[in-house]
Amino acid sequence: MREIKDSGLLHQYLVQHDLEQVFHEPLRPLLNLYVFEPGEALCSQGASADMLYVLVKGKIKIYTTSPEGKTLVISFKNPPEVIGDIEYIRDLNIINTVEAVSPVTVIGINGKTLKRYGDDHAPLLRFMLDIITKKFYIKSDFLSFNLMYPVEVRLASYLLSVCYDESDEGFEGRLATSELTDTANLIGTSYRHLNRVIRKLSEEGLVERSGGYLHVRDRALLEQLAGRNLYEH
Amino acid sequence: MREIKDSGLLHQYLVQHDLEQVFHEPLRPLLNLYVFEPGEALCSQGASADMLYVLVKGKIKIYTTSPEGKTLVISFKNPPEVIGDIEYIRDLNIINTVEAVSPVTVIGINGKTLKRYGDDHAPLLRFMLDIITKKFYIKSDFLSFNLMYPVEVRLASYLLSVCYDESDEGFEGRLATSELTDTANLIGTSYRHLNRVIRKLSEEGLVERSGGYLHVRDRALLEQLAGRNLYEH
DNA sequence: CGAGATTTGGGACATATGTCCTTCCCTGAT
DNA sequence: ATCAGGGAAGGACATATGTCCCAAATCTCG
Repeated sequence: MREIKDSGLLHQYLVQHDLEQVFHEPLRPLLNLYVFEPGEALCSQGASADMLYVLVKGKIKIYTTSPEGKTLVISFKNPPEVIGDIEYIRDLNIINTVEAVSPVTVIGINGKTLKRYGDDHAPLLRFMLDIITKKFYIKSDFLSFNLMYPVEVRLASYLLSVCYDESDEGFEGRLATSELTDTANLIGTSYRHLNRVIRKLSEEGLVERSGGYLHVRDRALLEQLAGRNLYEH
Repeated sequence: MREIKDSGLLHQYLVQHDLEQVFHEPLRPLLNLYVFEPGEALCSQGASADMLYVLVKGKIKIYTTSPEGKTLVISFKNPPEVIGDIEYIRDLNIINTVEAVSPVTVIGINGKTLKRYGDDHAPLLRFMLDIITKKFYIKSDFLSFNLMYPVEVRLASYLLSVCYDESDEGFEGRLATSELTDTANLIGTSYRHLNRVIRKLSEEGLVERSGGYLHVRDRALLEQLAGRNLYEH
């Protein structure tokens, strides 16, 4: 982690994500800007939580590790997102480990400080409510989906989410095979089983494995298999 | 559903659950008190959400139904709880069906009205944040737990939650077998499989099936099996 | 009390998923 | 080019879970 002392840049991010009302004038001096390298942890499960972060640039991975050492990837997130909100409000130790996937920039503010100066600031509270309810909704969906459908369906859904970006026509739909372990942990299965399912979809012509990537071959069939689309954050 | 026009009783509930600051004077005339019979639905998945309810008495069951007709019980809740908060904030149709288990009393307020008069009221916003983050945390735990542990462990955990009430010494630890279908749906498995697991635990002497109830025989072993306790709301 | 209805439990089989370990394939160092 | 090492894929087997259906138990009402 490195701090960037550049209040101009910080303000630019506030504007970009429409956060000027949320962090109003009295709060501004309390904000800091930090960058994290890919692979670096923003916070670690179990540690005490003293900072609240707002992700303004880059992509993060959120995961949890069970006492037995199993990893479960909760999600990947893009800006704007808040990290540490639950812990901030409920006064808990950090629930999930958060790791930078790409180079990441966050706005950070000390939790105690924020409580002192922002607890009555309605725009901030509304912003947090907005973010948290969105998270909740996604998680709720994710839970039902994982519990109710087999891996095949979850994989189809995940592939569609990862390989297509409606806002970006030319986006190439593929998944690096090196990411398969993460993928397995995300959809809640083992690497082995994921491979088994990929092979099956591959034999049915829905996907193709080549050159270190998994490519979508038949998007329409995949969509039919997925039913509804999950994992869209 | 029946409306109770008794502002004294309503105020008593506000006091009981420490909600006087949350619903301050200007909001009071907008609140109504409703009662629901056991089995009656407070709201139904997919319907439009115009009311926000605060559960002040009784027990509710929250569940969702998949397009294929499968039921997944999300949770059982006791007061104080908020119903429709996510929908209220995100302007969504109702996500889960909520049903009264015992006779239920709720305070209801129209969503649009609340937005108009309460959107800047920090205590209300903080109250919602408190409730929602708690929900989120529970759901997060629930998700990991369901994804990472087999039915046997989930059942052990559930039994411990249902059969013991630390605040009530004399509470009898048992589960009516007629509730087994709900139990199965709650822990995300089939009725059949639940029976299989019960039989196994029964053969091992952890539980006993008799007289239409499932009794805990060996709490210590169950706790060891459960590892950590989930389902504690 | 007894026949049919309803609830509850379980058998048989199929499928989904996990674990362990081996094999294959690539890459970099020598 | 050869070999060691590590990541990636897959075989073999065990376990977990789902589905279908029937049997046993219980209840209901005449």
